Amino acid sequence: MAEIKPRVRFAPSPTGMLHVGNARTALYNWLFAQHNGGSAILRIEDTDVERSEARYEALLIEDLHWLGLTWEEGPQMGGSHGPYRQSERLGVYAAHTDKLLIEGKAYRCFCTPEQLEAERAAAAAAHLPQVYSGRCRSLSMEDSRLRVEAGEMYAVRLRIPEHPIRFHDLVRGDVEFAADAVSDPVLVRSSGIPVYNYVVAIDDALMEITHVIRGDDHVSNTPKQVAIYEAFGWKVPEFAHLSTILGSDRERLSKRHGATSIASFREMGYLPEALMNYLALLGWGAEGGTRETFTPAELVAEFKLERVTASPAVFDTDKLNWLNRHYLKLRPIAEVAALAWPYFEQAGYLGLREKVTVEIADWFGRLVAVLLPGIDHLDQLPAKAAFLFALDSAKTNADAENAAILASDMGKRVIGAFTARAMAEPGPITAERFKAMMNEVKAETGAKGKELFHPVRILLTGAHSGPEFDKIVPLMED
RNA sequence: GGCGCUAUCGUCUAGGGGUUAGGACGUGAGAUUCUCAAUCUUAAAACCCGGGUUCGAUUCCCGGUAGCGCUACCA
Repeated sequence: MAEIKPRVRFAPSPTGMLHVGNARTALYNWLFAQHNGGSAILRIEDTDVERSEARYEALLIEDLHWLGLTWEEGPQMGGSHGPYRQSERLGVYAAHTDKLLIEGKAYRCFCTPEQLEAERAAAAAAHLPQVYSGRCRSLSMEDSRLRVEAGEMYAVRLRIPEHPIRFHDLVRGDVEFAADAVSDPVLVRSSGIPVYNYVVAIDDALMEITHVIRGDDHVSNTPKQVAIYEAFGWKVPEFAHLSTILGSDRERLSKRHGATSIASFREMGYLPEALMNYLALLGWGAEGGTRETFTPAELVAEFKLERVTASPAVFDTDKLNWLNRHYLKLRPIAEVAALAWPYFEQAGYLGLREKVTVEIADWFGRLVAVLLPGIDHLDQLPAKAAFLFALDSAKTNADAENAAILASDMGKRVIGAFTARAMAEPGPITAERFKAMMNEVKAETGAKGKELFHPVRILLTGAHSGPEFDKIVPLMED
């Protein structure tokens, strides 16, 4: 028998920007599908009308594309199991609810929110699990019909089996929930809108999802979903629950922790392959455990769900930075320069890239190459190049260390000797000429090492540290 | 409160009944460079606690503790 090709789905809610947690879930889904020759589908979970916004859908898709993730079926390209927006599937859900009601697998619940709240409070006080009492469970079909006709509001609940519910989790093993820990869940609100746990199970089944890979905040929901599968007689899929990504304070990662959206990393000038590599490493380790850098193709080849860690991981920007530097070095400098240009444009240092001569483009490439080792991400580049575009002598002198070097006897002598030579011969200062000048200054003043270079460096760049002089000077001349 | 999940250097992880517990980021030191960065070398740094099983447990089992998640007619 031929192996069934796995089908996975990535199902974001369009309620905000794609953040690292969701992106990592999407990545693991994608890697799993790619590794196993299966397919990935994108489904938009927009049943929460209050919070969902259409614009976020486009943004989410843009970020996913930027990261390099692809899928076979989804809202824009369609597919054989559509539609792929839950808001367009309401009719499907209603039909399924009718079926459950007729078969007696679900029932109408007329309990009021006040009643339910009181029961929860009582259960908490008695140190008991907070579950639904099942008051409406045994209402006869006839009673139920009469009350509906009388205009009473009702929700639809699923009749949960009396036995414990267990399911298999690819990253956690077997998970079991005792029967009395899970009570009849609401499927459809009194407003007529179905709840998330219900539609997700219907969609996953109808879309023939074989592996549900998602965040571990859904572990507790899973027994309810399994019960829904069973009520319909559907095959329960494999589950894989991914641990939460935490901030450095071990709290769930959020805006408080700084940049968390994929878009913000893109804007800061991180490379997609660096982010993909980092996210992959956050909760997964390759066999052997000695490799850290993986191209997307290598990740696909190595990725196995069984090797995903069950424990939560703390997001570490330092390691992301290290990976980004790694991939920045790997990219051809012309590519990096092209990516870097907009940051200089924004800083007002350079004009539109389209209008630029070959010479300037070449010069810019060399500039980026010189500055690259000193940065973590591209948006830090203009500040490093500020000495070329906007040398601010007041700011330079304001720095106590700079001022001290400039004010020292030797500093003054070095600068005097240097400027005298620069003025004496107005022609361009090439790397060779600069070297010669420095040698003469050295001979005249007797300064050497830091003593010699620091004053000149401050004079020319406004800072006593920076990239190597022989690389900088030609750039300044050009 | 209930239920569930998790627990190896500061962080991400490898490993697994007997190991000098491995790698990476970060940190310290050294080399190199005019400086910083990069680079190279190097050092420090971990099996949550208590029981059990066993000749032997960091590894297996149980309990505790801690962290996280869920506990909604949110997703």
